[in-house]
Parts: sequence; structure tokens; C-alpha cells
Amino acid sequence: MRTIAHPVTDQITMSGLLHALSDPVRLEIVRTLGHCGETSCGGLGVSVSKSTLTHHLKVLRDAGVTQTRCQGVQRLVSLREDDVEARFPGLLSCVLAHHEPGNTQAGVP
Amino acid sequence: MRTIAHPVTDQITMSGLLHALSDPVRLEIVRTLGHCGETSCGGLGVSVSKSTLTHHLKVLRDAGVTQTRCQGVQRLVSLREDDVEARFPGLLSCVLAHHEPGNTQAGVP
DNA sequence: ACCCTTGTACGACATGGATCGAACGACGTC
DNA sequence: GACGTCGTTCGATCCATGTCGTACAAGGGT
Repeated sequence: MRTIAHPVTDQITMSGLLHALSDPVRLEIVRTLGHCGETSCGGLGVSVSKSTLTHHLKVLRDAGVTQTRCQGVQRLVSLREDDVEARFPGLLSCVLAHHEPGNTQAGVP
Repeated sequence: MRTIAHPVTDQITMSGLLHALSDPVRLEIVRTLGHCGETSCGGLGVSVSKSTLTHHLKVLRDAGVTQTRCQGVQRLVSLREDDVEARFPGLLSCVLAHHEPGNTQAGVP
């Protein structure tokens, strides 16, 4: 499987985006990518099995949130920040800005 | 049931918001409220049964997206735009600005 | 008082999807 | 070519939740 399918920018939908981001695991993946930039699948550090990770990455990719390219035996995943921003200005940046670092939303600093 | 429970602003979470907004029916409800302001349950014009609508309104309310007040035999629902904006600036306004008027994601070949 | 309208509560059902383990495929290294 | 690494695919499972119908509660109008 050399070529990996990605939706074009215009195919990114609000529903798809929100659904993709509504899962905690995927939200953490997006957060990590926002911090670290392009990362291999194994480098994401999520606490799920490989097959589950593959599933989540596919959901994110299908929603247009991320892109994946092959490098040898690895898959390098990165955010499509520009595309998503172009389509829905402010959404992804807002999510990235607020990605609760775990769950600090309780107390109001 | 006179008093209806609403979360305080600080309890609104990103995950909760995104989850609440990730359902098409709820997204349409939010979109309608954004257009029309305070609306009764029956005035939302969604194509689901009453019980399902009650369920969705509860999810939105629990997520902090909407508030409900009683007026006679009706429940008037409205967005908590200010609260959500205060908590996650830009998120709700972005969603409202882009509420697809149906489904324009089709072709664009 | 009666009834109608409005919405909620409850139980049942079906589907989606999050999860995992095991088997497999693609690449690089030896 | 053999092996190890990295990730995908497949099948199974299990839980959350979206959906509905029915029964019920609250208010207003006649």
C-alpha cells in the first residue's frame, strides 16, 4: 500500500471534523501532533494497541485532520493545519490552544 | 421539575463540547438556535421523535452548549454563546459561522 | 372539571465504533 | 535469503448511544 488516500481540502466537513475530534484518544493525538509536528505512528505515545491506533489514525486521516506519508517502514503523520484552517478558520487552532493537558479544566487557576 | 440543571461555565470541557457537537442532529439544533435565538423544543424543526429530541437537548445542556428555561408548558432553549466563548474563544462562533447548509461537501472535482 | 398541548421519563432495540489479539505485508538490515 | 521492525487488516467482542413508542406530568384553555 504505497499511496494513502486523503480527502481534498474541499471535502473536509464540519461534521467529520467534530466527530474525529470528539474522541479523547484522537484529541490527544492531534494535540501531540500540534506540539511535535510530524511524528511516526509509534512515536505518538498513546496507550492503545497498535490496531486501535491504526483505526484512530484512519479516522483522523479520513476526516482531513492529518496526513500520512511513507518513509521506509514507517508512516509519518502530521496535521493538515493549513488545510483545516483554510476550510474552517479558527477551529483547529482553538482546539489546539485549549487541548486540556490531561484534565485541568476543573479549577480555574 | 421546575429547576433544570446546567453546568457552570468552568465545567464546560473541550471533549464534552466536541462530543455534543459531533452529532448531526445536535449540530442542526445549535445552528437553528444560532439563527433564531431562543426557541421552544417544538420549534426546532428537527426530524426526530420527541423523546429523541429531549435526549439531544439534554446532551447539549449537559455539555454547557445550551440553557433551558420554563415558560408555562414550554421549554425555551437558547445557546450559551457567551459562556462557551469565554471558555473556548472562537470555537462556537466558528462552528456557527460554518454550519453547512445541508451538505456541500460533495464533488468539487 | 375536562381535555389538549408540551415536554419528560422509562424501557427496548439496533447500530456504531472503540478495543483487542492474531495473522499478514512491506522494508530495511544482516 | 533470513530475520526483525513497523504498521495494516481481519474477526470478534463489548459498550455507548441514537432511536423509537408508550406512559406520564405539568399548564393552560374551554
